[in-house]
Amino acid sequence: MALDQDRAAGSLYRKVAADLREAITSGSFGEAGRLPAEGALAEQYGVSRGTVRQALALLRADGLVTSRRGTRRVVLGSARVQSFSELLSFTHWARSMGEEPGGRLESLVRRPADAAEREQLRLEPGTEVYVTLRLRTLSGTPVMVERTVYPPRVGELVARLPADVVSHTEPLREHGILFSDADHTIDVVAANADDARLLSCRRGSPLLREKRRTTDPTGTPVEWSQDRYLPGTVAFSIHNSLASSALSRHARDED
Amino acid sequence: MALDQDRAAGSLYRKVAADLREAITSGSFGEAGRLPAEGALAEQYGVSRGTVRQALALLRADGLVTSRRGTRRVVLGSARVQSFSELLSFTHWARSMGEEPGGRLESLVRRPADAAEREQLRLEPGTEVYVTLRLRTLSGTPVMVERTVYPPRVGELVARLPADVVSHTEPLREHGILFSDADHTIDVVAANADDARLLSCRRGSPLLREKRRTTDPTGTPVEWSQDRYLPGTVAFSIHNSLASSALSRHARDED
DNA sequence: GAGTGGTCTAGACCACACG
DNA sequence: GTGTGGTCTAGACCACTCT
Repeated sequence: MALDQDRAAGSLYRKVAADLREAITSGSFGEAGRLPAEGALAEQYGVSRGTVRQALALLRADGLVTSRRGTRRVVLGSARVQSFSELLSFTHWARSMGEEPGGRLESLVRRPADAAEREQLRLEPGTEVYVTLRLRTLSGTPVMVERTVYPPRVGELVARLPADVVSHTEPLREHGILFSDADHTIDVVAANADDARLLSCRRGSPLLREKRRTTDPTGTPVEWSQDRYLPGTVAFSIHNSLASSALSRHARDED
Repeated sequence: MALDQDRAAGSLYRKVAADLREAITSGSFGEAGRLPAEGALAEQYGVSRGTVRQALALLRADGLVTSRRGTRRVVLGSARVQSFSELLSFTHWARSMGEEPGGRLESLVRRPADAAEREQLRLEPGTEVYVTLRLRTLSGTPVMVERTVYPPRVGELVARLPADVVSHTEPLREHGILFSDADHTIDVVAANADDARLLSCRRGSPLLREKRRTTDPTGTPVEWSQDRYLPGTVAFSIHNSLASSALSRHARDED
């Protein structure tokens, strides 16, 4: 939960943000009410105005409050933003919903990266990658097929994991592989033979696809994944604003 | 384009951000190179370190650079982030791709809002809404069906527009309706009879759906829209990171 | 005109990465 | 140890909203 994340961190502005987030979510300022002025909050928390502004910037980015010159901030709604790790880890996500995550490794191969993979993972020609195909289940029901391509450094670790291990991000973290940034692309794709077999759907039937490239804190790509969900099982939500927009709509890429 | 947006704004940090964005995109720091230190940039631009940090925060949110304590920022890639208005206006978006946007108003009705609409648009029971159904085309080819629900204040303006007007956001802006924040939800849905007829696809065939609720700078909802795209015509991209994540994945809502 | 958030400055100290 | 970004402070002025 985003609140815990804030509290866990040591910085003052995160604590202020966590507190305000809780106050907003619990309705302390009303449905579409106004927040106290920055100065008032600064005094209340015993911090400088700059620190309050840092806290408020977090809430702004989450879509919890508006902000414009001349008037107090207005409550937009109760945010339902997930932590970054919930977003990257199927296991973590499933558990946060109270579902039991499951999975099965269908295949793991090691082979030279093709052109697209080299570009995504920024690899030299001839570099070998590890490619996994996994079926993901929620409480026993198949919901998603995941194809992930790992660069050698990460793939070697993944290859050593037991085939029945549920979470992959957790063991990777323990081995020093950190996730920091991700680019996601969402579209619709037709099920191929493997998808159809694993998800028990017809070949050619539509799946919601999420392509994701994740990098570590140094900017080095650590995985490139294609997740294909059965329709009706999942949706993606994004908040954006004039002030900050990390979302874009574009003509669909090939592949 | 994001760069123009930055330059147009008067603030110093936006100008710095625009300049850095251009430098990064043109490869001045290399493919995965390092940026100068904040202090060096501050001196170079003749501004304080705080201002440089505001500029860099913009690039960070766009996924252009990493940032972590202890090391210089690293170039992640060339951003392809759209301006907020490109994201909300089909017309603006189409033109930015060099395509000719078209559209046809299929129907416009005025009726009492149902429960879901009242909640989305935060309306009192019994309030009337304006509901439009539009077919959207790119260079003559149908790509999307758009169902939009407007609250009275906005709907009255929309109802007065000529049926053949291409852009709706532009005339609305001229009448003082401003867009500031939006929540998007993306999933897959089966085409109903209207969708099938307008998009020339089979009933039940899959469409990429974007549900969107937009609010003005005061936090008042101004539209609630459901856009349904033919598969293969469009994709959505999002960047996020440990530092800021406005994206979430969740079990699909009903409806 | 009073109050508010947006921008900018100058300086301080700290936590962390890296050689 | 040195350099870097992260956090925090105190103060200033401006642009804007609202009454």
